[in-house]
Amino acid sequence: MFKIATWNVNSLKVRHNHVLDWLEAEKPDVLALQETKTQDPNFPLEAINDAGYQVCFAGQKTFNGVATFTKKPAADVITDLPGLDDPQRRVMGCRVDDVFVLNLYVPNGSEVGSEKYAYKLGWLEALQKYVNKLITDEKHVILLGDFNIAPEDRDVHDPEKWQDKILVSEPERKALLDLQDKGLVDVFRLFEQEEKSFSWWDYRMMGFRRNHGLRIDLILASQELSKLCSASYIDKEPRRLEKPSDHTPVVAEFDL
DNA sequence: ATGGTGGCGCGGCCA
Repeated sequence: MFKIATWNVNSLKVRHNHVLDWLEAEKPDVLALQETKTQDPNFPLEAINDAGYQVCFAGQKTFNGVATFTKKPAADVITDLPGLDDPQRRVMGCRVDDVFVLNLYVPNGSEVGSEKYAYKLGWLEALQKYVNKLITDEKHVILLGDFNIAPEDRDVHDPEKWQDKILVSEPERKALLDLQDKGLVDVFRLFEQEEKSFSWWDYRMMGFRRNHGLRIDLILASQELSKLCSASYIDKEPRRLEKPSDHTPVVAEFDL
């Protein structure tokens, strides 16, 4: 079994113990983190190694930052989308056995029509080009991370209120659909799920307690690999802890 | 109601 998970931790420094506890309890083969907000010299490498994991990381001060924990060694690490000159650390790609794992922190976009929104759409275009190449070159591909896009209305607690807003707007959803058209499968939807299953809840207005959330953390698997997916679920437990991240882990298991 | 909460880092941005 190959178990892989994604989690936007919103500061690895603050969530350090949550992450180590979760690793010990769940023992994934791969864990992809986003928003580590940790500069590389400060990365808690030793504690993660002691937990039995190797780790690739690309961080920056204050914002963004991604890290991929693996039980087995990772090869062919990339930290940028080809053709996109971007100082923001949002990409960590590596190969684990014959699966290429692309850990992504897709830009939030701030507001539809803003400069950050344009940056998000441009970023997704560069991603699309790169995924074309990956799909051709690699045996198996997994894209996972904080996509900052809720794929469908059932992934939104209040679709009417969110209509045409950031994380939900048609151009964003179209960009995600274009990725899926390349044969990438949102594996969470291969299985029966509770209605109103979300992976992120705003800290404000008791978002979690009222289940006012969105499903924006996704695991997309290439066609052949998706057929080997045996389970996918959202683990809400870490969101119940004290001082939680606003996101919770999303998991997928494969018969590999 | 254009708020609310949390992280970073110490004023204001970002989510």
